[in-house]
Amino acid sequence: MSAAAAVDPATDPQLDAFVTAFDDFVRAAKRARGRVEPDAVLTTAQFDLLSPLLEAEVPLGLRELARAAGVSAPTATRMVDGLEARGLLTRVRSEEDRRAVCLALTEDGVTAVQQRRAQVAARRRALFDQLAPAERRAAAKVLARLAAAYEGVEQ
Amino acid sequence: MSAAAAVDPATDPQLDAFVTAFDDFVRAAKRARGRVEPDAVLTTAQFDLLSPLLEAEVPLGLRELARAAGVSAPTATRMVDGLEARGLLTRVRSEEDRRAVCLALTEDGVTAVQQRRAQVAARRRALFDQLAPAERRAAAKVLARLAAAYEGVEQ
DNA sequence: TATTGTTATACTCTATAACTATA
DNA sequence: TATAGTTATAGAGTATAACAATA
Repeated sequence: MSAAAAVDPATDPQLDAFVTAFDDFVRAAKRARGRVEPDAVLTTAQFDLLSPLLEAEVPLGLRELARAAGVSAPTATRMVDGLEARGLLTRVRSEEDRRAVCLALTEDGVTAVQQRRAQVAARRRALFDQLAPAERRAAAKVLARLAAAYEGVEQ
Repeated sequence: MSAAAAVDPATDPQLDAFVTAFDDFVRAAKRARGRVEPDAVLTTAQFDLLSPLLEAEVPLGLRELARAAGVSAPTATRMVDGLEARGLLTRVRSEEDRRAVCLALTEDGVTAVQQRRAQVAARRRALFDQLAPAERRAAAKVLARLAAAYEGVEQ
C-alpha cells in the first residue's frame, strides 16, 4: 500500500474539508458539462485539438497539435481525418519538410472554435454571476493558485 | 448569436481574471490526470459507475447506477458486462421483481474502488500539501461555493 | 539513424432505436 | 401500458505497434 493510501483523511479536518469540497466541485462541474454539451458544435476533445490553431500565426504540425491536446499522434491523425472531412481544417503537405503536414483552420473551423469558446465562456460567466464580488476575487485567486500548485505535484 | 457570446470578457477585468484562472485550472487538472491514470485499476467512467456500490446497503439496479454515473442504460449494461467478466461485480436477477438485476461489488470490486479512491485522495492530498494553511482554508471554501453555484446555473 | 505522419488493430465510452421479459 | 434491462448498431476517442517517407 502506498503512503498516501495509508493516510486517513478523517484525521485532518482541513484536508477532509478540502477533499470533500474538491469532489463536490468536480461532480457539479461534470453534471453542468452534461447539461450543456449535447448540442455543441465540437466535442471537448475536438475543441482541445483545434483550439491552438486559432492563435497560431502559422500552420501547425500534427505532432505539435497532438502534444498540446495531450493525445497520441495516431489519435490526432484520426481526429484530423474527421475534422478535415467536415471541412473544419485543411491538411497540406509542407513544402520545406515533406514529412510534415501543415494544419490550419478553415473559415468554418474558426467559427466552430469561436462558438465553442463562447459556450465555455458563457458557462464560466454564468458561474461568475452567481458569486458575490468578494467571492469572485477569492475564486480567481484560488483557482490560479491551484493551477500553479498542480505544477508542483509529481514534478 | 447568443447574449453570452456577445459579451466581451475583456470589458470586465474581474470576469476576465476568473475565466482565465478557471481555464488554467482545468488545463492543469487535465494534465495531472493524464500523469496519474495510465496505471489505474479502473477508468474514471468505471469508477464513477462502481463507486455508489461501495456505500450501498443493498444491491442497486442497473438504472440507478446508470443515472448516478450520468450514462445511458445501454452504456451501463455494456460496462457492467466488462466489470462482471473481470469479477469486480455480481449481477443477479432480483427475486422480488424478475425484470430487475441486483448489482453488487465482489471482494475484488471493493478493493478496486478503494484503490481508486485512494489514488484520487492522494492526488488531492498532494495538491493540498502544496498550499499554505490560509490557502487551504480559502480553497476549501471557494470550491464548496463553486459547487453550490453550479446548482444555480441553468436551473 | 531519427523524425513525421499514417495504417493496422483493439478496446472503452457513448448514444438511440428496437427488442424481451416482467409488472 | 409501463418499466427494467438487453441487443443491435454506430460513432468518437484512446493507445501501442508496425510501417512509409523524408531528413
